[in-house]
Amino acid sequence: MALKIYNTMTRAKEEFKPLEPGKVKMYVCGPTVYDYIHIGNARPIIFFDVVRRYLESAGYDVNYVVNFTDVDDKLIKRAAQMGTTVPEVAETFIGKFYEDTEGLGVRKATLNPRVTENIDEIVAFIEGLVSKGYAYENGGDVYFRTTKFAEYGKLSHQNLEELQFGIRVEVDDRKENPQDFVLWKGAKPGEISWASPWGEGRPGWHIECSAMARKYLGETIDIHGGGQDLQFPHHECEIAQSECLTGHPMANYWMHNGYININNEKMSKSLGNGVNVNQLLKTISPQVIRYFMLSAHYRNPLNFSEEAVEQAKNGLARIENCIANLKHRLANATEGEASEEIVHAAAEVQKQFEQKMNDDFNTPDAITAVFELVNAANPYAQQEKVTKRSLELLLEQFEAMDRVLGILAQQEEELLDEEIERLIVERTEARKAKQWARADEIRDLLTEQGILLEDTAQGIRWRRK
RNA sequence: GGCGCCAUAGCCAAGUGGUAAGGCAGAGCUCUGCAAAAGCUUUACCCCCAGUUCGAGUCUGGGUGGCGCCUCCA
Repeated sequence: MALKIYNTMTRAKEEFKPLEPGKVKMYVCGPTVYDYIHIGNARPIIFFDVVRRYLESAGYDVNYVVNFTDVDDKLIKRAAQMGTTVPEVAETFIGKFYEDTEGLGVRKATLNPRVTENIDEIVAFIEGLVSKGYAYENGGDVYFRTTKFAEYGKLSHQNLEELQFGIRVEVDDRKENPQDFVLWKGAKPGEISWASPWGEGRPGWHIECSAMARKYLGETIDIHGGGQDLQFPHHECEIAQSECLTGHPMANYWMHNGYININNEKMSKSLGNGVNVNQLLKTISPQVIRYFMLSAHYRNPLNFSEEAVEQAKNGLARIENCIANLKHRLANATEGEASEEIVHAAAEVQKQFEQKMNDDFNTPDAITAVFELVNAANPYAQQEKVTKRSLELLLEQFEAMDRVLGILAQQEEELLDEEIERLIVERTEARKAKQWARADEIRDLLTEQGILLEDTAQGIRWRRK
């Protein structure tokens, strides 16, 4: 079954057809590295990580580029605040970005290019636009001449005449038209800057993505993604720049994820309700965060709250218990073939999983497929006789889905220290002797240490709480 | 003013026009020495009003209530 992707450009689900068979070129707008990433940043990071993983599991060779904006107003401001330089601020928060995203189980992109490493390409890009008449210099700034690009607004379906300019941001009078946007900003005294044909300065925001997407992926790419707020103006401007320069469509599929709210409110600095990933990871496991993120469709809004985290935690626990149970039963499983019902169930679940992921990456339904496997596995694991092969098949199926979702912790074979081991043995003895008080005492003792004991028909099982 | 999005059980969340998935929480039961885990059972007039249709959560129109973007916020 074919993969369908909702394309913001056409506002419809379209069958995915890569430019080159078997290969995907994907560009997602990365963070401006002036602070720790917050939970809102984490949504596209996690979601597009899943997109990338799914495409790879479907056999595609994915070239996945995520940029770092390592010079802009916010970095300049932050450097001044911290009494340091822009490159140092960038270096610090790029480090934090890697730390946090790794903590979230996000695989590194194929490439993370930085603006400051691509100034030559950016300058050349702007020069190309100037020479074609799509851009003009004024007072050390260079602007894109929006009126020259008739298709401006095609992504966000905005009409140039209808847009209200200057509502949020004051219009610079160096612009020919208020809708023009800056490609190159002349440096103010003391600001970090690079030489250019228009004097010392630095790139505008939009141009970097156009230049880097082109340099690293080509004039047309398969998928371009980001948060829905980037739709306008950022991606609109990227399209204008790139398509005016190259004459080719910038991307074939435009994907935008929805916002995260905090307790049903927009996350904003003025409300002071931002949630740092770095902080969050101290109390919540990466798997719970990923499960939470993927529990709603990526284009829908998602509300972050304590209750939501609690529900994610409990839901995930059901899956984890199931897997632990399967592993526990391996010890006394019999040889022989996998049972027919299990083979069938696993195949059905895999089919369901693919169907849902193929439907514009419907991760909530993909998670449902995981639960369907749980619902097949649990009763099986409690049968008197189980075959090793069946259990392995179930575990393999969980792993296959998790290679895409990344919601299950890598459970390493963990050894208990001798003291705990001894207590478990002692409790078993006590139970044999029907000394329930002593047995319960020991169980409570272990619980205090985070070891949960479960007596099953197939022996004692323990797990960490 | 323009362009859009959303509304499904206590909560979260899917849903190609054909009697409403899944998860969490709650209740009852089974298993268990007691628990835990697991299993079984149980919970929906799909925001409102019209319309199209044999049939509407799904399509159309109109409301109501949330929300986003409109030049550097994912």
